[in-house]
Amino acid sequence: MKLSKTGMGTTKLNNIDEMYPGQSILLQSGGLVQFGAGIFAYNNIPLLIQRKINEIIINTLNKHDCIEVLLPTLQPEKLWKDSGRYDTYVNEGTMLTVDSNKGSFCLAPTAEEAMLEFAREKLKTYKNLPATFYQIGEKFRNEIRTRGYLLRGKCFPMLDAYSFDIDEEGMVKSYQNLKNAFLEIFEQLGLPVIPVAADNGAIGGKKSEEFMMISPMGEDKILIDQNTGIGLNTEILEREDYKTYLEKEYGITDISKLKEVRTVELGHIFQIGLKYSEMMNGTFINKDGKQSLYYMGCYGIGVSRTTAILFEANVIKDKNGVPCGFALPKNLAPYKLQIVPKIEDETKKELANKIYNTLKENGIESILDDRENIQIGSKIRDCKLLGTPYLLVLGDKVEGEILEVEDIKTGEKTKVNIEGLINLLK
RNA sequence: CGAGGCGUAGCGCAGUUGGUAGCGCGCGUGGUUUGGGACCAUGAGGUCGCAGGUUCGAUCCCUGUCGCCUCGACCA
Repeated sequence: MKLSKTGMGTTKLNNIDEMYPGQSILLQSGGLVQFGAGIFAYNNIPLLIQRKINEIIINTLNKHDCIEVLLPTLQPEKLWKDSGRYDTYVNEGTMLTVDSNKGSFCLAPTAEEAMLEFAREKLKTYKNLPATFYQIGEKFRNEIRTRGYLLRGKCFPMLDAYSFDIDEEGMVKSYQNLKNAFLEIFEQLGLPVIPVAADNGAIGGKKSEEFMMISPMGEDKILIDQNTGIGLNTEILEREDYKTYLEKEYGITDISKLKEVRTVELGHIFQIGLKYSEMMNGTFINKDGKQSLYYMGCYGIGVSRTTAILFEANVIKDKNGVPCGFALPKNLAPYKLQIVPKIEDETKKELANKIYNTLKENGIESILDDRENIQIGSKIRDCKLLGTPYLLVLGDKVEGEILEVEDIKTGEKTKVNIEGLINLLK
């Protein structure tokens, strides 16, 4: 990417939001553009990071034998009336509806109904089960109150997966499979999450767990056993049977020993059981040739929220401890390197182009800072706004083709030739 | 919806005890600079969120309204 064409850069940061510094920087530097409360546009770099997250989710779920599909976001209202959730979601104002002279529709806030409708046509016998379908798609929720920029928006991409099994035992197995997949996904993203006991809320079902990352930006509080790592969302204490439930499912007997911490919920998984199958007559033919109801599980990851947290988690600070940009992890950064040549020096400019092209030929995307009339110091600073993990300055100090690459996160500098650079960035 | 706060140039902010506006950054042009946000000169850019009211006159005072942010109920 050639920087002069993006309109990004040369931003002096001021008054950074202390609570969400990363997203505040993205807004000031043009990475995000706000259109309204909880409604945002993505510029190139956040978009590509989000796409990378999608890629990791897809690869991991595929590895765990899940099948990717895509359901419509615009759904006939009948679907929601049949399941009985129309009133709940519309009355509390969460679900947006579209009325036209050709019928009434819902903008899907989640897709249990649609997925059951979809699966019913495909999973007709026990021979098709167990099966897990998933999609990554835009969801719409007219949140009563949005919060933390991308952390709680009105429209956002979400991964939602749904498992179908012949019995409860199978459902628990599928649930465990997805739980493992989720843990692998967050591990690849470098985001430490803890699965904790949670309330099922409007989704329903008997058991659920949330994937929580400890962070002051979060809106949830969990209680966690620091020795075992087992925890629970404090909202579960509102359940009447919480004592027996926690003891039976998690072996937690004394909550007074647990430590309370604030967390962000990045994912949530549910054992739903028969709820939607019963309401919508979701059945398959069992071994005995009889109609039998699916046991369902459902599983979600907030993709935009994860994107936001990924930026927040990789914020870097200047000498004075003030947030000044990002150093994105090498395996996730869409652009690995920013090349800053001394633009008046034809030799350096040529060298920069050569490196840029060579990297491209090797499948490594970088940012070539080809902007004219901007001081080299400014460009070096801009690198941090763009989040590239490495910086290469081609100025007077460079002799021949011995390059000095800087690791933005550590500040460490390494001398390499072009071959070495390719190996470093790969 | 309950409680608080804020809407003034692309971004971040001043300001006018009522006489229609400034600063920093960014942007254009000319020049001097050039390895961790240089400087000089010059220019473009605002019906001060919107609508009423008070007034000779409102960006400022009053009323209403819309938008945005934070805390609560809801959730990935």
